[in-house]
Amino acid sequence: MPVARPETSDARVIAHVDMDCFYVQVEQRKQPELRGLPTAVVQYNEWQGGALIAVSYEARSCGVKRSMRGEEAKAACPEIQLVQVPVARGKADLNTYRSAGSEVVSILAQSGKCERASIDEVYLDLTDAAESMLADAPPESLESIDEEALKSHILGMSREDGDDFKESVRDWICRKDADRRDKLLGCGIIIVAELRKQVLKETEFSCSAGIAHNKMLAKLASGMNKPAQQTVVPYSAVQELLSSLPIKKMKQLGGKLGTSLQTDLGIDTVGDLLQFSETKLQEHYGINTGTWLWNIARGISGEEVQGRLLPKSHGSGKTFPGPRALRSLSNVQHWLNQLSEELYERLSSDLEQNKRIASTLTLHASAFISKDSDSHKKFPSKSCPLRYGVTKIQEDAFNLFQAALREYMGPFGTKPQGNKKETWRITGLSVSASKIVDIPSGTSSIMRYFQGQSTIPSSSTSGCPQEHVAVTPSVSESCSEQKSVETRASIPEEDITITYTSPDLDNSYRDSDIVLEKSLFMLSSNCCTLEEPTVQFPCQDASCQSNEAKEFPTQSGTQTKTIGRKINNSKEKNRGMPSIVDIFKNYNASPQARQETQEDSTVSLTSNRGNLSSSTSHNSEVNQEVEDRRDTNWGYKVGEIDQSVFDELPYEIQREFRSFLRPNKRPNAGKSKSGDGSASSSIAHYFQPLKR
DNA sequence: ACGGCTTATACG
DNA sequence: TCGTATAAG
Repeated sequence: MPVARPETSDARVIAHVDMDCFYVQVEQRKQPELRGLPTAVVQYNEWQGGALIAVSYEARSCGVKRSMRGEEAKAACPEIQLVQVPVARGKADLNTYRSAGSEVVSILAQSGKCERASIDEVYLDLTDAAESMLADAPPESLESIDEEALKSHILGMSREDGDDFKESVRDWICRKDADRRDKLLGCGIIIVAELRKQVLKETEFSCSAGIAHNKMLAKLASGMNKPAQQTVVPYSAVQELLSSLPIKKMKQLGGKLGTSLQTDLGIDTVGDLLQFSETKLQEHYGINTGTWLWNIARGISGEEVQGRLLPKSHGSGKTFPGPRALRSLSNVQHWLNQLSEELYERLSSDLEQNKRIASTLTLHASAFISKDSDSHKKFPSKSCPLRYGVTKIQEDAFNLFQAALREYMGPFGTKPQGNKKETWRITGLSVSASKIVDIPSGTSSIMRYFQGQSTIPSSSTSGCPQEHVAVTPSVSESCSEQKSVETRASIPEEDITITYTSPDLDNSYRDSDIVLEKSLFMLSSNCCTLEEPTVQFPCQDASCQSNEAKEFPTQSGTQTKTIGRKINNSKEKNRGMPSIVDIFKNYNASPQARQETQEDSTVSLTSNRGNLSSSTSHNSEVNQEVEDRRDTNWGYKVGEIDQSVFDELPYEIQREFRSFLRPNKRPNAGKSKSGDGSASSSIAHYFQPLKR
């Protein structure tokens, strides 16, 4: 549900940039002969020509619509060119579009705070840039105004044809006696026109944009004149724009809330909404949504541009409609393996390119129960700490699935071939990774090394992180994981790992030291083909132990131990052991927050990872001789940390941590700013608060 | 039984 | 915190 935010500054300059039929443009850039032709991007060509997910404007004028099937599109527009979405691992692969989107973001991020709103949309806060421009080189001082800027649509301005309107636009932009807000928007027009030209030049993609005083209005405007045009909403035009606007056109009101407004309150346009008092709206929709509604009716929206260039989560999913629904555990496992592979590949790139690690793995599925009964019950989602490594993710995802399945089935058994006719069917699966945190900059030597050669020029004024674009390829050193005793035989032993070798800091243009070792990438696909499930996988979740102990015997020796005081518990589900990423987060937090956390939850880090994942518990003897400084800075007692928490980290990071915890093998601790090639030399940087 | 597939956000 | 619901493109 939407929520109201106080308006921070009434004269912000906000732009929303929206790529025109983006996937089509990506394909047309790849195949220039398609340019100018009616084109659509389609996925899964087998059933009725596949479903359209992007349609060029030429095709739209033939009456082709998104949400047509390929065959309908052919009927409507016989000469339409249908391009298929790439497929990998048996599912649609959107990576080419994602990286094309990143190209755009890295250009748009140069002029101000930038928020990646989706794969093909960004918001920009251009307030600072516009203010500087107004101070240093206001439009009226310019000898000529950009042609692209002159093509802008300015709401509220009459737009007679001819070249007259460009004169009107020029006058509007340069008007000396204009409101300050209008002047700022005038600067915004010029800046955005420039940015759009730059995007076109550097990526060959066209886009449209809206320029206004807040995100809501900018978004509204960007869609008003497409493709390849920009639209401005001066303050004075807001009321007229909104008064007749159908309520469902507003962002957030396209769904049930909008419908409720219409049917329950008789509101059809944003103008109608003005009649309702704030308290009235709050009575119907709650305090937050009520206030939000009251505000947007007046064009007020304080939502800030987030300054985030990268996604906050990664997911990989697939649906199995109707007859294709999955009906065996082994088939589910097969698909989870495919999805997990893709997810891991993307996590690896994220680590390489952006130095981020994800800490939570979540499984979603949708299901029904054959032969009716409760057919439409929701399949529960489950999550667990994310451990890096393909097979780890595959294994954890499958365990999560089984735990969820047991919960879903409840009274029915989970046995697919029980006597009952009531058995499950899986119609959708997805795995996702979230809670992604930056590895603090300047921490590990390897990261520092990369920063030396791959950061992009930063012209950013605000504290918004820049995206690291390209990273050089690398030298390999293979590494196979030591598997836990409990690991089942049917799981391949090898993982894709990121391996580490000592970087040579002197040669900044040398090949780097990280490589994705895809040694037995393919192996995992035949590990679980169409066969019967040979083994019922054990599950370590507490909840498993209740019902199906026979079918899913509990692992022995993996009981949860928590010896710390004050765990915020109630549930014996146990969170005794903080994830290693919690420790990162602690260091990303303010010193104060860190302090509190420390007091609140001093816990012992014992073996066992908590929930569903399977890992060995090695109660290694830990080093008690660590320096005070490390103890106090960390917020956790170093001596009590079980080494197995590091299992969830990428290997090169584990290695740094381990050497940090073994001072004897750390000849040159701490201060050595210039890398000496030793992995441990820079680990102390982990423990310095992140500067904003 | 579906348009697929992703991502984000708010709520309890 | 986790899991669910809603929304968007």
